[in-house]
Amino acid sequence: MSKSADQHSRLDAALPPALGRRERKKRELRRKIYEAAFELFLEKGFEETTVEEIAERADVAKGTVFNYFPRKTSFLAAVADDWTSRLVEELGPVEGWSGTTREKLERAFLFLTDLAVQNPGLSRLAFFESLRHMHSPWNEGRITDEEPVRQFLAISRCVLRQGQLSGEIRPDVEPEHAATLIESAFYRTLVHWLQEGGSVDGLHDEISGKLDIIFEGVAA
Amino acid sequence: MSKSADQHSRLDAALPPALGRRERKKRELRRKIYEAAFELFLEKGFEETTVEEIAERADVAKGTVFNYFPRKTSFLAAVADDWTSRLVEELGPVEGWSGTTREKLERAFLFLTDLAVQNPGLSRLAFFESLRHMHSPWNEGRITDEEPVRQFLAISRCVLRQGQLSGEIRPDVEPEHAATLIESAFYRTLVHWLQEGGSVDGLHDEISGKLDIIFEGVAA
DNA sequence: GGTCATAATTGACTGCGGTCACATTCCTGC
DNA sequence: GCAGGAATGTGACCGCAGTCAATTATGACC
Repeated sequence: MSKSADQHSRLDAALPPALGRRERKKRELRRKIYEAAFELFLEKGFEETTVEEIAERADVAKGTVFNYFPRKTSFLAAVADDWTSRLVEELGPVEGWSGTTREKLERAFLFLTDLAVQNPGLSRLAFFESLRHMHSPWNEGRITDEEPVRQFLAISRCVLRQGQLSGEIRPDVEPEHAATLIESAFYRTLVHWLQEGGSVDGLHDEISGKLDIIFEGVAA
Repeated sequence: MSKSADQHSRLDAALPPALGRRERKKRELRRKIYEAAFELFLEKGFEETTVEEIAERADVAKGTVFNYFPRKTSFLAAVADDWTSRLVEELGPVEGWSGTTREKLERAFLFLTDLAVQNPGLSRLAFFESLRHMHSPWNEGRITDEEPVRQFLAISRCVLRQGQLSGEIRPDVEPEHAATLIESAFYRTLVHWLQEGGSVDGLHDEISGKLDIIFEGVAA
């Protein structure tokens, strides 16, 4: 998809790619549509918002919306994507994090749950949908820029690998298994909390309890 | 089909409810629609099958289909439900299972993965949908009989409680956390396998590896 | 500046999921 | 066996997600 459009005159070729007008406009428009969509979702709910309305508010035709978000649910997948991106932006690249393995994982979890807690309604939608679409082939479409990647899984994986190198994690543990285990536990807990409600402390406790199990095991 | 005349008089009314003709027909029709639907899903896929076609094959009107399955996706939720029911039917009530906690869990997992392996395409659909609808309020509709319950979660919970009583599981472990942890790990693994494909052995290994982690922990 | 290929936009159109007001069937009590 | 009420069946109808052929903007190249 990314046809690396940095065909600018070779005079300043060495400098940052400095996206051409076309690419820039594409991104701006994408953002405009995205924002229009979520304004509406928050105002009247996801199901109740029609793509027509999104198009109208973003001042484009309906077809254009589908150029950028090939399914209505693509908007929701984009949220989860946003969050994991924000996590990396605000906390920096995982490789640089300090502390024990456990601390690093907890840091990531806390960051994400805070985002969820700040906007439970939207999070519920987004996480529910993302859970469903995550591995599904539905998201391929016309334009779609960067593939929504499961950055959080990547984070767990990376943290665990580091932990294994530093000797905190047993060497015979398959880091991939542990990473997906943690990830699925986190999603499940968060989704359940978003669905059923409950105190924020309860959410933190549950996540913490599950990390305990993953670190220490349940066997007597 | 077999309307064996048991429209008994009220003389033996105290005995088992012995559903009247109406109730019996309701169940028969529900089954007929269900079967028509899955014949079609298997022939041409879920998305490609229209409710109109299901109605046609079951020889009822479209509206009737929606009486029994208020959403098209209700069919899929029904599958997952079937499976957990079959598990209980074929392996008996969990309370009676013998073996270690670990063995019991593995037995349940194997049973379910076998069902999934037998029909990966349908399983993928069904599990995705069940994942989505599980806690959702969408399934209430006109007629809908028994609520789809997360029997598998119930099984994990029960097995773990037993294990705690028998001393196999540490007493300070919150069984609810462990149960949902196991359940989410299982679903995630199965869904991922259904999506990405791979060998059946690989699937078993991954589940087994995750159980190892849950039992023994990852900490050095 | 002009030409041309390609990327992006548009909105009329389609097909299908889901609803609903009405028809039909079944059960109950007399 | 017959009224009448409740449960169930029916299909015309509707709204919306998603498509696509036609149209317009963009930038590469001369």
